[in-house]
Order: sequence, then C-alpha cells, then structure tokens
Amino acid sequence: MLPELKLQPLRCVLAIADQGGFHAAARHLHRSQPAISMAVRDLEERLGQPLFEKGNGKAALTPFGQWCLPRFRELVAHHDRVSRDALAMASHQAGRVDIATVPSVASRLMPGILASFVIDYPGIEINLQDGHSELVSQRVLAGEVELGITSLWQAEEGLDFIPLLHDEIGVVCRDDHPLAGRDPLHWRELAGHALIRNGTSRLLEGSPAAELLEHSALYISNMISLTAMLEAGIGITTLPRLAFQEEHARLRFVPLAEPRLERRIGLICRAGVSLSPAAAAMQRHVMAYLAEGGS
Amino acid sequence: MLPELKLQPLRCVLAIADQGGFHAAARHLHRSQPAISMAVRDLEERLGQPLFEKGNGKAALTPFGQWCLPRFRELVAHHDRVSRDALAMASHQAGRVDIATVPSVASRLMPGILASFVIDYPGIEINLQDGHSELVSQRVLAGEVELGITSLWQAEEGLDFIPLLHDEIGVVCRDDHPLAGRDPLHWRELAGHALIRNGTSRLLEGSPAAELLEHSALYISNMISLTAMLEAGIGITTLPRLAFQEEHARLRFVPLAEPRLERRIGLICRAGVSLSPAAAAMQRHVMAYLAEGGS
DNA sequence: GAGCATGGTAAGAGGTCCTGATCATTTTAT
DNA sequence: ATAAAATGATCAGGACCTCTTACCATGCTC
Repeated sequence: MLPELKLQPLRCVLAIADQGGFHAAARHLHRSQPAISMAVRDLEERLGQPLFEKGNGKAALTPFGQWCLPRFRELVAHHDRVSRDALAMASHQAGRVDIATVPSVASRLMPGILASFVIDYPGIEINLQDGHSELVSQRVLAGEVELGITSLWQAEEGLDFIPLLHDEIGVVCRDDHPLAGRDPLHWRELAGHALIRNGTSRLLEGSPAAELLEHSALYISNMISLTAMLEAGIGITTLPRLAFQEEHARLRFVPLAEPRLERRIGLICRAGVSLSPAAAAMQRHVMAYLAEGGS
Repeated sequence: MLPELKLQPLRCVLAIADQGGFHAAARHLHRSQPAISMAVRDLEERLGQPLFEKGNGKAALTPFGQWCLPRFRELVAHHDRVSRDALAMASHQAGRVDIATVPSVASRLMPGILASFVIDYPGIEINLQDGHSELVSQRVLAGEVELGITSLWQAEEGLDFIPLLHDEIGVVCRDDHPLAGRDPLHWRELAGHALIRNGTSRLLEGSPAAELLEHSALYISNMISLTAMLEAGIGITTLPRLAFQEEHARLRFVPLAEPRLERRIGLICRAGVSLSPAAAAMQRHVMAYLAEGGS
C-alpha cells in the first residue's frame, strides 16, 4: 500500500532543490546526471505526482514538491541522526557502561583503569558503584550493571568469570605489634591474638585458618572503623592486600605464608548475553590494563 | 562516512524482535527466511556490531540491538508517516486550496461548486476569499492563492486564463421604472435616466455605451448600498447578470440588447507553475461542474 | 548561428536482493 | 533415547534494480 521512499532519491530531490539543478546535484552527490533524472522520475511515479516542473529549461519544484521538500529533509536528517548515533555507539565513541565492584577494587584499581579508559574512549559515560561481593554478583545477574569486578567463591549459575589477578590474604596489625615484622607467617602464630573479623573474613572459610574466626568476638564491616580499631591497637585482622590501605603509617600488612590464601579477583558478566559495545570496550580495556601490570 | 540504513533491513529487525524469530518475521514480511538472515547480516556489517545473539537457537537482541530497536522503530514510523502523507496529498485526499473570486462568483457560483467538491474530496481544506477583480489577479500573481475566478479585461502577463462562462451585462432598475418591462433594450434609451456607477461599470468602457458613464454623478462600490439606492428609486445601474441578486423583489434585470455586452468569467492561475494536487482537483472540478451546466 | 548550458532518453554493465535447496544445531514429543 | 520439528546459517542461481556512457532535444549567450 505505502510506497517505499528510498533515501537516495530523497537526497537527490534535496540536492536538486539546494544546488539548483540536476547537473549541480549530480556533481554534489558524485553521481551521473541521468541517475538523478531517473531517481526523480521513479520517485514521482511512486507518488503519482511530479515534483519538478517539466518542459521549462530550469529545474523548479511544483507546489507538491515544495510541500514535500521539508518533510523529505526531515526524514533524511532523521535517518542521518540515527545512523550517526548507531555508528558512534557501535564504535565505542558513545554509550555507557555500568560497573559494580567491591570497594577495594573501586578505590585501588579503578582509578588507574578509568583514568586511561576515559582517554581512549572520551565519549563513553561510566557509572561505577561499589558494594560487597555478593551485591556485585546480584547486580550483574539482575542486569542492573553489565560488568562486575569482584571475587567469586563459587562459580555462579548464569555468570561468566574472567580471572584478572590473585590477591593474597595477610594479617594487618599495628607497627608495634609482635607480628609486624614477621614475614613467613604461619596461621598458628595468630592464635592468642585478638582477631577482628571483617567483610573479607569469610575468605578464610574452608582453610585451616578458619577456626581462628571462632575465637573472634569482634566483627567490623566498615573499613574506616576497622582501621581505627587497628590503629588503636585493639587487635589484628586479616585482609586481602588490595583492601589494605597502604597510606596508614602505623599499620603493617604481613602476608600469610602458611596456608597461602588468596582471593581471585575477576570480571563477571551475565553468561549468554553479549555486552554492549561500550561494556565490551571496558572489558577489553580492563584485561589489557591488568595484563600490562597496571601501567 | 555514514552508512546508508535502508528501510527494509530495519523493518526486518523490528519484525524479528516483534514476532520473535527469523521465520516468523519472514512470514510476516512475506519474504523467505534467508532474505531476513542476509538483510540482518548486512546491516550488522554496516554498523560493525551484531544486533542479535549468535549461536543460541533463539533470536535475541544484543544490548546494542536493544539500544537500536526504539530508534529504528521511530525512523521507520517517520518514514511511513511521510509516505502516507505524501500519498494522501498526491491523491487529492488531503491538501488545501486557496481561491480568490469576485464577490458575485463567490456568492452565486461557489456555493454549488464547493458543495459537490467537498463530497468528492472530503480531505481537502478550502480557503475562499473574495475581492474585486484586480485584487483577484494580484493575489494569484503574487502566489497568495493558487486559483482565481474572475473576469479579465486584458490578457495579463504571467497568468493563464481558462474561460468558464459568459455573463451578460444588463440594466438594473426598480420594477416601477419605465425601463423595467423592456426587453430589447438599446443603450440610447438609457440617456436621461440617472445612472449609478459601480465597480463593474468599467465593463462598459470601450463600448458605445461608455459615454453614459460621463453623465453619471454617483459611484457606489458597496453592493448592499447600491441595491438600497436602487430600491429607493434614486436611479438605475448596470450589472452583470451574475452580480444581480434575484432575491430582491422590487428590482428588475433588463439585458442590454444593443450593444450586447458581457464579461468573460474564467479561471486564472499562474502561468508556468503547475498546481498543487488539491488545486488541480479543484480546477478540474470547477470546469466539469460548469460544463454540465451547474448541476 | 556557434557554443554552452539545461534536462531527457536508450542500451549495457554491474551490483543488489530475493528465492530455493540444503545443512547444523537445538528443542520438543513420543 | 530416539525421532521429529523448528531454529537460523549458507550457498548457487536468477530476477531486478541502479548506475554509467553515449546521444538527443531545447533554450540561452555572445
């Protein structure tokens, strides 16, 4: 029923009207002049009305053509806008990535990653939120964010996990603590010291050191509070190295040598659903960044 | 630079998303299934990003595809709207005609013409304005209106004139006037009677009766005032028959037999400019209406 | 009237698009 | 578990469309 108005003929009409002639339009569109004539004739046949006056030497729009012109112009402009936007989106020059990470990654890794990312992809909008690792998994699974950077203790259904780095677990204590200087540190040596549990303590579960947790009376989830406790000398805690804020002068990180514990930090995304171009770019960027050692 | 997004592939994407599969989309679009696959593949290559997930049995949009979908839908809808409007305009189901006529035509001819026109072309908007004949010509020439119905005393540059009917000139007087019953009326018989000139009196110019005008002291342009004068018995006047309002019980129209004078009423439009589809329909309608004798 | 512009027309090459048959894979039914 | 059905992908062939080259008709300029 409706005739299919192809865009090329519409562009021809616009060019003829703007450039003031078939030949000029042909030059402008890099086509031969007969192509313009035929495109216009075909379009006029589809519409059932001439767009240009015939017979006279000059090209002049009929009233019908004048009526059509602005509508054609709008339609072509609309097409170009959609085309440009889609291309920008596809070529990572525009778009948006939502990422969720655990706080330690957000504060220690992401600044460097994002600093270089925004240079490479200035058009991409980034939304970074942090939360504990289960929240990160949930948000990725729910589709609220496309990418997550976290540690997975168990392979989760519907999530793809791409390992990025190993983050070793250690003991954090004040610099005047007896354990502060030790380097080969066995978990048994922690017995008797006051241990403060925190959000990452469940990383010890399943290891011989797990029984330490049973003798711990303090649980602090907030990192600020935790460091304050440690600085006050109230006790020691275990943390992944990445979660240890090195700028605290009086705190020391002592890696656990036996058993050697670590969390595997990686990228997670929904399985079976491909990423948006922007998120794919971010994924590649993160992997390349960490492969180069965080340069 | 910008890829040319043809509409057919876009429709394919919409159909796949709406119908939930390539085969369903093919049935819906009355195409074969490979055509759909190829159209999508071509579009994906142009954009540089896949729109549908590959590998899985089912067709599912990628995030990029989801982003594109509403934009594609808008663009296709825009095209269809333009196409439908242009087609309606071209096939006289929509549009607008601006006409200017002399008052006599507007009041005596146009009601019948327009009554049947609006039945045949219910979608066309009509704008009718009246004015004296020079004003009609001016407006047509200036492009303010596309069509005019008037009497032309001289062929005017840039105007095409299509004769429609002959309107004879006669004398109008009160029913008790000495001339009221006369039928073969010679212009010499008007001598001595008080003649009121009006806007149509210049139709006498160039005829033997022109000298009558010199002995006339009254000029009334307004038709209401003029008939009031005539009904008061102040004098007589000359009018084309069409301009004589027959519903005035006490006034009589006596055709001038010698010289026989008439004005030629016709359609005028700008020369060299074709009419809008709606105006062309009106032109044909007027000519057909008057050729049939005003049925 | 020669020359240059306008746009229109005809024939052929090239590309696009569609179809029909076929294949690989997944899902569903028995 | 096996058969059956449905999904989308692929390929070769042909119809169709579009563009180009060459040529024609007309109007304007000098």
